[in-house]
Amino acid sequence: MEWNFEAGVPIYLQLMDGFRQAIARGEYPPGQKLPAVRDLAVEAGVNPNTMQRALAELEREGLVYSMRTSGRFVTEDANVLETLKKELSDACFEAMYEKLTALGMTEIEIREALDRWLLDRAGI
Amino acid sequence: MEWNFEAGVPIYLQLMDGFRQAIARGEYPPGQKLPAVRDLAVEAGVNPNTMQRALAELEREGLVYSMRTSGRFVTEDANVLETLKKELSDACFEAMYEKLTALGMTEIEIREALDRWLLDRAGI
Amino acid sequence: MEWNFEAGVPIYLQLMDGFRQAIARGEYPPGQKLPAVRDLAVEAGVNPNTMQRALAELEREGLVYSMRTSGRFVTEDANVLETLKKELSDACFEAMYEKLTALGMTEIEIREALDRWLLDRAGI
Amino acid sequence: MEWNFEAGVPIYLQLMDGFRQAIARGEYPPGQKLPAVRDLAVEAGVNPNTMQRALAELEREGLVYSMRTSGRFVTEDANVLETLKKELSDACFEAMYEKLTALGMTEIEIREALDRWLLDRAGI
DNA sequence: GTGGTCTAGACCACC
DNA sequence: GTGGTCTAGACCACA
Repeated sequence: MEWNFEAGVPIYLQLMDGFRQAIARGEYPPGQKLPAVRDLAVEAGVNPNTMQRALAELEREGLVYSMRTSGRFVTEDANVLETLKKELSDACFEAMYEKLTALGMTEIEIREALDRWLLDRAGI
Repeated sequence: MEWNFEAGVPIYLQLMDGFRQAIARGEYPPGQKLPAVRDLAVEAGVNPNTMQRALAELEREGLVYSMRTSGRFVTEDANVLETLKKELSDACFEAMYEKLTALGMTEIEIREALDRWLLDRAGI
Repeated sequence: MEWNFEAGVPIYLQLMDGFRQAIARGEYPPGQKLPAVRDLAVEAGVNPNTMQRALAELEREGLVYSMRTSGRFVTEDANVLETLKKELSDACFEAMYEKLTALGMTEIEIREALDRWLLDRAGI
Repeated sequence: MEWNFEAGVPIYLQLMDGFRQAIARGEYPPGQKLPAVRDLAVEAGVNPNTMQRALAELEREGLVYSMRTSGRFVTEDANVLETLKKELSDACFEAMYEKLTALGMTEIEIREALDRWLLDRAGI
């Protein structure tokens, strides 16, 4: 993973986002042990506290769990992972939708354009 | 229009993009006279030459045309405007698609998720 | 006729050229009486002497003739007029030919391109 | 190449024309590296920006391409070069044709005169 | 050293 | 006043 933070949004949120995508992508498979917080922190070039916070929040979300002495692991709960994927893709769709409405397109126009685009894509 | 440029990408390109969206959005309706280059430049906080370049390139694309002494106008060619909208929305779709594939989703999964999301949205 | 002299080449030559073309074009038909030298001079914005010289040279070429008391006339000699046309068109051809050879085309290439162009033109 | 610009027509256009002819003439063979923009600019006695613009527009036309750090090169696309030659010669023919029609010659007369001239030339 | 971009300020033609 | 062009000089990214 390569980190590349943008200004204006809290780093721990960006870290969480990165992990969410890595997990959804399967880069960190279910049950996989994560590196130590300190290692992750130096790799990302952030303060260990910041990394700790990101992971703690992810734990709150149920995406990772920690076994007191042996480290942190990606959840094996298929349900949670499914939900994660859904949330990420939905966010993507929302972003697209918002952009297009900001562009002046109505809902109907968007659906038509989307259908057209999917057909074109299938045609390619 | 409010301008705030991001570093790393040429300003004149960002200007062009802004105008493309404004025109697609209908903020500048077909046939509408644009403010003078110099005025647009001060409004955007850029050098008149930079604004001039952006508008000249938009003219090459057929989105605007200029009459030497009376100003610059948005094209009235419905065809061009239609193409513009299509290109902008397609770019949006492409971006979404790329993001989701980068997230590890296959084409089929994307379509399913998209259908689901559209249904949910209709349900709301 | 409108005069528009370019620097570097004697004005009386430019005047002669203008008359040659006007006569070839039929703007001054055969036998037509020309305006008085003085009038022509003021119209062209040149010194009467310069205009006089141009006309005298044209007379030497046989393109115009003067009847002592009644003025100057365009020749009625069909032969001379024919030659004039030929000379003008030939000059045009030479100019074209020279330009194209300067562009690196061989005689054969020029002929081929010319044939192609004539065909295209006929096709239009 | 020697530059001497005529007033009234934008320098960058004249520069473009010069390069077009030089390339068509083979003075800059396909794949040839062009001198640096700044060098070309001083050689032509124009501002680097003006030269840059000329070359950028030629790049848009596909006649040259630039590799960010290593320089600018003449295209190696034989098709483009062929088209260039055709366009230049056609422009030449058009100019000739227009001149002769302005001289009062009909299309048929022009063709006859042209044939005659070509025969004469072959006879020489 | 390369191409590319940007700014600042000037001039021109047109009406 | 409009768009368009040109100059002068600067900075950047890249390798």
